[in-house]
Amino acid sequence: MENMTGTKKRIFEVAADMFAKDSYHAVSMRQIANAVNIKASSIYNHFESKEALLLTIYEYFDSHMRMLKPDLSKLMEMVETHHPHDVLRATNIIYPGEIVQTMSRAMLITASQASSDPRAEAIIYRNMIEMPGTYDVPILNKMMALDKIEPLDPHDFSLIHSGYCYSAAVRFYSNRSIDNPRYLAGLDMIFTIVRVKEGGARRCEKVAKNT
Amino acid sequence: MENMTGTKKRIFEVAADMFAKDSYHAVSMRQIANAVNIKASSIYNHFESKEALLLTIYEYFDSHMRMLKPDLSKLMEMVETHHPHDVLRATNIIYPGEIVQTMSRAMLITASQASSDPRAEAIIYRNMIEMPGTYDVPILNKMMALDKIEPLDPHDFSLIHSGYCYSAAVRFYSNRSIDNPRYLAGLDMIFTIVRVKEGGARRCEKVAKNT
DNA sequence: GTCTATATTCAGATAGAC
DNA sequence: GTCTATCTGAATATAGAC
Repeated sequence: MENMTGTKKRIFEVAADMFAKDSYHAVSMRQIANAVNIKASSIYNHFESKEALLLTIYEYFDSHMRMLKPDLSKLMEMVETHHPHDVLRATNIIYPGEIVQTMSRAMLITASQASSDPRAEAIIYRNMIEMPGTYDVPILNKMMALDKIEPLDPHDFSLIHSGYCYSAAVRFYSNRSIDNPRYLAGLDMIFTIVRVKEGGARRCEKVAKNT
Repeated sequence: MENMTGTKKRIFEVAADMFAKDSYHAVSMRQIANAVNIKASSIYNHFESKEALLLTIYEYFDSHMRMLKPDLSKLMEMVETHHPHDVLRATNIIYPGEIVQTMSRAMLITASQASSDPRAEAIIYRNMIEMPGTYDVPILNKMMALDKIEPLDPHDFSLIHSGYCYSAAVRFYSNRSIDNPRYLAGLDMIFTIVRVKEGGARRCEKVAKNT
């Protein structure tokens, strides 16, 4: 993904902001241009079309998700040495501060296009539904194989886990958003579905606290 | 809510279908009219404006949610006599077969307008976030007071519960939707967060299975 | 790279015949 | 209650001066 600068970047950021607040179709090139303090026709020096702008936003979200996703092999190693709930916590993707706002907007825009645009649908499915499963399922399976946790259906768990993250990301982007401590508390409560066996020297119910 | 019939109902149903597949702004009155096999100007005999059509869809979702929501006082009584997980299951709102499609569409349309239209935002907040809490919180508090379950934060639980229902409703309305058995299995897995104490004496770990 | 001017298309909506 | 015809404004996008 190219690194944008100057006017092009400003157009991109403003468009992402406005598309997230309204919808893609509700925001015109003129409105974007006004917010950037240029004329609408000048946008076409930076983006071929309105749709090209939208695709750039999809791509921004998708490429950053690829970069930020954790290393599965490391998580699989963690299963052997760390507390099960800590391994699950480590699957959480955290957006760096500089990009957290733009990423949230790009995610919301892509999600809101998912029902009408197959390209957006594919990106949302891959990053928000399929990807959590590619971590939760093998990790939980390994934990069960090592007899570290009580048996459970890893796919059902992944559905809950991804649904929680998805809804937290989507709902109330602008108003009444869930604050981070509460979000993390909810995640931890979800992890209590995974019941840790008191194997070897372990004691159940005593979960390391690092909130 | 008035009962629509004839052409008005057909316009309403077609518009809900098209607004759900694309977005409100992406669908024109002409496109709706074509699908109904009338001319665009004829729609205005039934709905004052495009926005009036949208508001009717909001109202459809909101009014049916009011009608379908369970009776809290009965659920509170159930707490004394029924298994805690069964009480939680009874908070689930089920759309009757005749309206399930239109309700899903109306919910999705309202949700997708929530970030740009305060009227939609209020309806989504009330029905999808606040309402689950108005059941989960007092029910769980009463269960704890009666020493039926292990202590937990009812607000965090409600956040997980509502987030799961919300994401299941919103994501993949058209493609790759979650099938009902899997949805219910996920709900039951969420309820395992609520740890049931056994009778007067207590044994942790043994939860009644009635799936 | 930004501007003015403009082409083209299509949106929501209305008037009035039937 | 549906139609034809039309209004008005706004959308995306392009051409060409500077």
